[in-house]
Formats: sequence, structure tokens, C-alpha cells
Amino acid sequence: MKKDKPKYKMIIDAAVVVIAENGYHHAQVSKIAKQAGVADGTIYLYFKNKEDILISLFEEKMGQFVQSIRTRMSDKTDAIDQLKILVDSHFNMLAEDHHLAIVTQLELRQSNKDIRLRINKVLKEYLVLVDEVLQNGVDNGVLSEDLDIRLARQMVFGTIDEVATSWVINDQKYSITDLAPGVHTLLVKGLRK
Amino acid sequence: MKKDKPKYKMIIDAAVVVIAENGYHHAQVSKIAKQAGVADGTIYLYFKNKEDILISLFEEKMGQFVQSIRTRMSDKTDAIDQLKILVDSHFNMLAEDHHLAIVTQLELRQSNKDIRLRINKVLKEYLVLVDEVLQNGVDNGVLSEDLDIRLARQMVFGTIDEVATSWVINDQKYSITDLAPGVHTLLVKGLRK
Amino acid sequence: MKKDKPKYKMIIDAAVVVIAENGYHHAQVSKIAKQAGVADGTIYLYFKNKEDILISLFEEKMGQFVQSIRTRMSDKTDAIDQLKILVDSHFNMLAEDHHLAIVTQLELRQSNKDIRLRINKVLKEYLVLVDEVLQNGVDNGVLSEDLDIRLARQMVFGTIDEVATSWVINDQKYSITDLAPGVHTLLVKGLRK
Amino acid sequence: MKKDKPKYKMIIDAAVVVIAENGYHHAQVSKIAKQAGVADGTIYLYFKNKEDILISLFEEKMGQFVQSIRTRMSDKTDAIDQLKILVDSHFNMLAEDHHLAIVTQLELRQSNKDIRLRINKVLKEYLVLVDEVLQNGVDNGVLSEDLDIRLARQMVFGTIDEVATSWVINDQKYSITDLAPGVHTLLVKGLRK
DNA sequence: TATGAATGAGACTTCATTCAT
DNA sequence: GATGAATGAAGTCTCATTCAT
Repeated sequence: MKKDKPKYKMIIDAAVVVIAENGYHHAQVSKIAKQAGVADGTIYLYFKNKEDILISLFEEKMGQFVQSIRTRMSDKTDAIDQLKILVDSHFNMLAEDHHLAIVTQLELRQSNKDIRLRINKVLKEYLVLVDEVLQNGVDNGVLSEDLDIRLARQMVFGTIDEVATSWVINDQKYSITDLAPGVHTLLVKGLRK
Repeated sequence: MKKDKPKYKMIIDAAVVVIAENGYHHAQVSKIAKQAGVADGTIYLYFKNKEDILISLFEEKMGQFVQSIRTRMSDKTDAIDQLKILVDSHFNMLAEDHHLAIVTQLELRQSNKDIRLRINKVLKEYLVLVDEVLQNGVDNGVLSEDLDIRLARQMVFGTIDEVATSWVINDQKYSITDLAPGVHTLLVKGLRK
Repeated sequence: MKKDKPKYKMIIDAAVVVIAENGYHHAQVSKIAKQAGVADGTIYLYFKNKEDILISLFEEKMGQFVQSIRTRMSDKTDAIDQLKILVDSHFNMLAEDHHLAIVTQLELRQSNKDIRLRINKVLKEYLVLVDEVLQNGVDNGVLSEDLDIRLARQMVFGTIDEVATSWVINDQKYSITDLAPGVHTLLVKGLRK
Repeated sequence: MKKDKPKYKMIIDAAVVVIAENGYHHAQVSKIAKQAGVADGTIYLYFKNKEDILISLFEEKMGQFVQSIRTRMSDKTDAIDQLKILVDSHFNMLAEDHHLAIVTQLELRQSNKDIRLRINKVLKEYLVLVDEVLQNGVDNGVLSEDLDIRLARQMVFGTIDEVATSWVINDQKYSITDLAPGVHTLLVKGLRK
């Protein structure tokens, strides 16, 4: 499996750094290769093309992110608590890797429609997780019984994403993790019974 | 004033159509010129360069949008009512021009940093408007007195934007204007005292 | 006759100023028109095309220059004296119109081969004049009887032109007219019997 | 070192041919690439941009020219002899490569100010060499003790350059090398004590 | 596996010239 | 005669991808 070879991860990590530091449109394959310490051609032994690097990057980073949230949620049954873990985890992930934060919140959004559609597929897992939490809340009578799950999920994700993007645009000047309680409170108030 | 000449608007409208139909990266100046029914060179009598078309497009469309919301809000004093107008107007604007919806929600976000910075300046006016509404609500005791205006604004804008983007990504299959009441209710519940 | 109409001369003078101040490659027809105080299209009522402006410019300025030297030479019979007038006049002409000096010594030389060939035709009158002076000197025994007139003319013109060009390149910092006696002495020594 | 790779020289030689045959303004990069037998993009592996080709062309050809004159002069101490080598070498170089003669005497002079400034830097080495020869002549009492070195150098260079340019304009119809003795004699007579 | 030199398609912009008014 | 808005051809350079070594 190519994904397990060390160079696969090296190239993805190099891509994160190069995109974060140079911006999406100046992240040439040759720069990523140089950062990864391999030849340009080597990239193509591990990735089909440049798009494939970006999509893999997102899959790799986002995939493990959803997994880790699920794990941390596993001992909570209350939707409110689960939502807290969700917000905390999301902000923590961004705070832990500033380069990745820039890449996911700003740079990757400049990619073309095709890539964004593929990225959205990965994102879907995250949105499904949000839906599950919300449905759980409704089922257990914690959240409004007449909650429109889809709208509610768009509020949850839209809010978290907008808070995150603003934080990155403002050069990550303040602590985003400190904002988690406030965001959680605000969301819960809107969703609660 | 160039902005008042008919060709200025013709070119901007042509740009909206071409970008929506071909995607940002395949919207060549020559295509825009053809769509507008003018020669390539004519574009440059009205715009400094290609970037200038995109920025002007956003300024032209978004600028009048903020103005029109302010006008429609003018006889409302209640923040809840004002928020209703905001959500309604935002969704209406997108629903009225499907091409424009694609351009603002998807395509223009692929532009480079310079353009996005200029676009953000225009967007700022919108965010200031949201802040004013929220502050008004707090001052008049309609909204939570301990509301964090910045977070609240990010929830309002993040939610509206996410709902809009999802609608566009799903090919505008359903009526976005029908979602306005639900979104408004959800937001107000989270913000209210 | 178009050449006698005031706008004809206005456009040529405007061209000299615009080329001197902006450089040959940035001297657009529209700039020349603006400087001349006429519309772009008006240029084409007096000149066939842009090349025609440049060639006419040279003809106009250089033609009257050769005439004026001939006039001033008319009472001299000695080739040495005539050469003195030639050098003096040439340098004086350049010193009197700094814009014209830049145009003839630097900018017009960037024109393409076709224009330069046409310019050379005008220049030929000047070279014929030099030839006449030299031939006169040889005939009257003032200059070497075995002088190769063509080579001698190339030395005379080449030297004067190089001195002039160096002066312009050095921003006309020093007085070029002060150099006339030295140049004359140097040339005469090489040519004299 | 890029300059030592075969393609570097191939591209420069191709540029000489293309510029000589098509003229400066019709020497597109694609033509040069085709003549050199490489892809357009390959040009940019060896040169920063089109200007860089032209400047490198001049540096490469002119640089080695000054070196070769210095070498050939090394066993001469008499300024008169040195001047003979200078004139001979200069004309020989032009006679040996008709394409290069066209490029240096006519086409490269159409380049814009930036390129000409860079070219002049290379030319300066040549002028310094002339100055050294002249100063040597004055110091050793061979040339006039009151010689204005700058004027004298301008005469030497201006004459050689004008003879060369005339020869190229006249389609190199006659032998320029045959003119060397006459030019040398003429110059020396003007400079000698 | 790994390399990296070579490829070549594709688009923005300028500006001389025209022509309807 | 005079205007000036409109035209449209044409060329440099980038960078993802390949393939001989």
C-alpha cells in the first residue's frame, strides 16, 4: 500500500507546508518535491497528479480527524456533551497545526470546482457525524423535536467554519480554543428544546 | 463616469454569465468580451485588467445589495424583524440571479489572495450591518445582554453562507427562499434573551 | 500643402517631446495626440501612419539643419574652416534642443529597419555635404591627396555622432559646444596633408 | 554552470541567426526555440526571460572578443601596433560572422533602454581597452602629449563603428577587412604626436 | 525506485488604425 | 475637417507531466 510508505506522508506534509507558506496558486509541484526532499518525478510514483495530492492531503488529515472525534465522543450519550467535544476538537485540531489551518480554511478553497467536489465528499463524513449528534439529541428529547436537521447542521458547521476562517484571516492572533465554550453555548441555545 | 456607461454593466453581466457557466478558471477575457458583444480590447477601456472586472463585479452587485437591505430595514426598529429582512433579502438576492449565486458562492472564492482581500473589503460593509443589527438588539433588550457580538455575527453570517453554498452545490434544486423562516427562527432562538 | 498647416508642425513637435520624455517604445500615438492637443484620429489626417510621423520628424528637423549649415558655410572656401562650421553647427543644434538631441541620438535608433533605412536617406544629404567639404579640401590641396573620401567621411560623421551620443547618454551634463574645437582639431589632424 | 551546457550556446547561436534573418522585432521566442531545436519552455531553463537572451548573447560574443584582443595585443608595447590589432580584430570578428554583424550593428540597437544599458556595461570593457591603449601611447610619447583621451576614444570607437555599420547597411558587399589599414592610418595620423 | 531535464499548450493585454458622427 | 470609441491581432512565459537514464 502506497499510503503506508514513508514518502507518501512526507509529500503530503510537504504540500501542507508549501501551500501554507506560498499560497495555493504558488504551490508548484516542484516546490513540494523540493520541500519533501524528493525529485519532481517521484511525486508521480505516489500520486496520480497534482489534484490527487490535494485530495489525498484532505482525506488523510480530515479522515483521521473524524475518527478521533468519534473516539472521544464514544463515552458520551448526551448530544449537548457530544457537541462540546465536536467544537473543542475542531478548534483544537486547527490550533495544533497552524499550517494545516491555513491550508484547510483558506488555500484549499481556491481550488477548482472538481477538487472542491471531491473534498466535499470527505467533508461529508464530518457532516454525517454532526447529523448523528443532532438526531441523537432530538431522539432523546434534548433538542427541539421540530428541529430541521439539515438546517441545524448547516448552522453548526457554518458557524464553526466561519469562526475558524476569521481566526485564520486574522493571522491566528487570538486563541481559538478559548472561543469554544462561547460557540458551544450559542449553538446549543439555538438548538435546545 | 465609466460606471454609468451601458457597456460597463454589459461587461459585468457578461462576466457573471461566463464565470457561472465555465467556472472561474475558464472564464477568459475573450469569452467575456464575446458574451458582452464587444471586442476584447473594449474590455480594457472600462476595466484596468481582468482582476478589476471581478472586483468591480462584486462591488457592483454586493454594494447595491447592502444598500437595498438598509433601505428595507429602515422602518423596522426591532432587531428580530431586522434579522428577518436580512435573511430574506440575502436568500432572495441569490434566488433571483442563479448565475450570480454560483459566482459569489463558489467561483469567486477561487480567486487569488489579492482579489479576495478586495472582495473582503466589500463584504465588511455587510458584516458591519449585521453587527449594527445585533448591537441594536442588545441595546434594546431583545437579545442576550451578554452576547459576544463578534461570535454572534460569525454565527449569523456563517449559517446564512453555509445554507446558501449548500443550496448552490446542490444545483439550486430546492427553493432557498423557503428556508428563510427556518433559518431566522434558528438564529433568533440562539441569540434571543 | 499639409506640411504648411499649423497642426502638421504641432504634431511633429509633440512627437519630439513625447518620444524624448517617454522613450521610443512608450510613445503611443494617443500620447502624441494628447500632447499636440488634437484627437487621435486627427493625426491620420496629416500622416499616413505612425512611421510617417517619425520619418517626417527627421526630415523636417534634419532637412532644415543641412540647409542652415550650407548657408553658414557659403562664405568659406577653405575645407578646414568649413569643417569647423560643420562641427560647431552640429553640436549647436543638439545643444539648442535637448529633446531633439535625445530623440535623434538615442530614441529614433530603436526604430525598426524600415524606418532606419528611410531615415538614412535623409541623413544622406548630410553625408553628401561632408563629402563635398572633404573633396574640396583634397582638390585645393588642403587635405591629403590620397584621402579615401568615404573612409574620411565615416571618420568625421562617426566621431561627431559618437561624441554627441556620449553627451546625451551622460544626460547632457557638460557643454557639448565646448567640445567642438577639440573635435575639430582631432579630425583635421587626421585628414590634413 | 548553465553557460557551459551545450544548449546554452545553441540557443544563443539560434538567437543570432533568427534576429539577423527576421529583424529584432520579429524574433519571437518560439522562432528562436525552433531554430535551436528545443521546445519554447526549454529556453526558460537557461534564460530568465527574452531580454536575458539578448544580453547574454552580447556578453557571450563581446566578452570573448575583448579577451581575444587583449591576448593578441599582449606581445605589443607600441600603441600604434596595438591600435592596428584592435581595428583588425574588430573588423575580422564582424567579417567572420555575418549574422552576428547584423545583430550587433543594427538589430540590437533597437532594443529598449534597459537592455541597452546592460549592453553598454559590456561595451564599457571595450572602451576601457581603447583608453588603455591611448594612455599607453601618450605615456610612451608615441601619441600627442595633450591628447584628450575621452575625445580620442570617441573618435576611435565612433569611426570603427560607423565604418562597420555602413558596411552592414550596404549588405556587406565589400570586404571590411580590407578597410582596416586605411582606417588605422587615418586614426593614427589624427592621434600621433 | 528515483531522477530532473525537457516539453508545449494556453491566455492576458497593448496600441495602431478605423469610421460613424 | 475633427473626433474618440471601438477594434482585434499577436507574443511571452508558466508549470504540470513525461520518460530516458
